[in-house]
Amino acid sequence: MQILQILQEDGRRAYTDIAHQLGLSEGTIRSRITRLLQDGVFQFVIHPDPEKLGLHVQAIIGLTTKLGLQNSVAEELSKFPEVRFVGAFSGKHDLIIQACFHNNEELITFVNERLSQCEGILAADVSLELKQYKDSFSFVRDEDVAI
Amino acid sequence: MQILQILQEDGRRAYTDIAHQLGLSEGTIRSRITRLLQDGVFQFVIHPDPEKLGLHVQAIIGLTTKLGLQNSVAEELSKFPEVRFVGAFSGKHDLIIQACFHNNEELITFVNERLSQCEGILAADVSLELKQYKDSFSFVRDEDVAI
DNA sequence: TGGTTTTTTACGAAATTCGCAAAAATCTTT
DNA sequence: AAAGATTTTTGCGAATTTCGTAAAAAACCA
Repeated sequence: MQILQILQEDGRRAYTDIAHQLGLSEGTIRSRITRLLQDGVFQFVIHPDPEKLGLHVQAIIGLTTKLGLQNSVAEELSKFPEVRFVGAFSGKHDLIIQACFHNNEELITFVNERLSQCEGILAADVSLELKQYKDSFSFVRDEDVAI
Repeated sequence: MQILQILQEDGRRAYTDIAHQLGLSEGTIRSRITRLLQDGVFQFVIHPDPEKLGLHVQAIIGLTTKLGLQNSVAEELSKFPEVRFVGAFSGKHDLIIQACFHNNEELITFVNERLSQCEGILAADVSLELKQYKDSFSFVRDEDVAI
C-alpha cells in the first residue's frame, strides 16, 4: 500500500528511491511491484490534462437502454475513443458514460449521430461539465496504508 | 501525441525504447517528455484496480446544492479520499461526484454522515455501479496522432 | 540571405534496473 | 516445537537506462 501511495504521486519514481524511503532493498521493491502488476492490482499509465490536449468539452451522459440490450450498448460505447468511462448503474439511468470532445460541435455530433445509431438506446440525458474540481485514480487511502 | 499514446499503454516504457520505436534519439524523447511534464500536459501515475484493493462498491452521486454554495461544497468534497471525481455540471444536478467504498455500509455512512454534514447540499441522487465496462485516462485519439 | 532561437543528436559519466543465487523469514505438518 | 517446504528478501556484478552537456542541425524570422 505504501508503494502504491508513492507511485500515485509519481508513477516513475525509481525502485531504489522507493526502497530507500521505505527502508527496504531495491530488489524487494522490484519484486513486489512486478507481482502487483502480474496480479493486475495496478498499471503504470499517464494522466493527460484534457484541456491541454484541446478537449475543452466534457460531458457525463445518462442513458436509458432497451431491456436486454444494455450490455451490447455498453460494449459498443466502450470502443469509442472519446468515451473514457462506461458503467451500468442502478438508479435513474441504466448506463452512465463520461466523454471528452474538442468542442460543442463534436459533442452534438456524437449524441446525434453516434448514439442515435447505436441500437438499444432509448434516451440520453446529457450533463455538460462546467468546472472540474477533482479527477484522479487516487484510490489508496491512508487508512488502508496504516493497517 | 505518439509519445503520449505509447505511455498510455505503459507509463514506464524507457526513453530508449520509445526513441527506437519512433526513430528518434533518446535525448529527443527525454527533452520532449520533460517539456510536456513542465507544461502540465500529462503526469505519470498508476491506475489501481479498485476491486483488487477491496473497494467493491462504486457510486456516482448527483448533488443539488444551495445557490451560492456550489463551489465550497465541491472543494469540500474534493478533500475526501473516497471521492475520485468532482465536477460542476449543467443539467439536473449541480455537482456530480464519483466515489469508491469497501462495502455498502461505508457508502451509506458516507451519504448519511459525511454528505449531510456538508453545508449546502440539498439533495443527493445516488446511482450504484453494477458493472464497469471502461475506465481510463485514454484521451489520446488516433485522429489527433495522425495530424 | 544571415542571424537568432529552438530542437535534435552524440557521448561519456552516473544512476538504475536486471538476473540470479544465497540468506532469511514465513508457513505447514507432524 | 522441530523439520521441511515455500516464499520473500537481500546482495552483488553486469547490462541497460538516464543524465548532463556541448556541438550540430533544423526551424524561424526579419
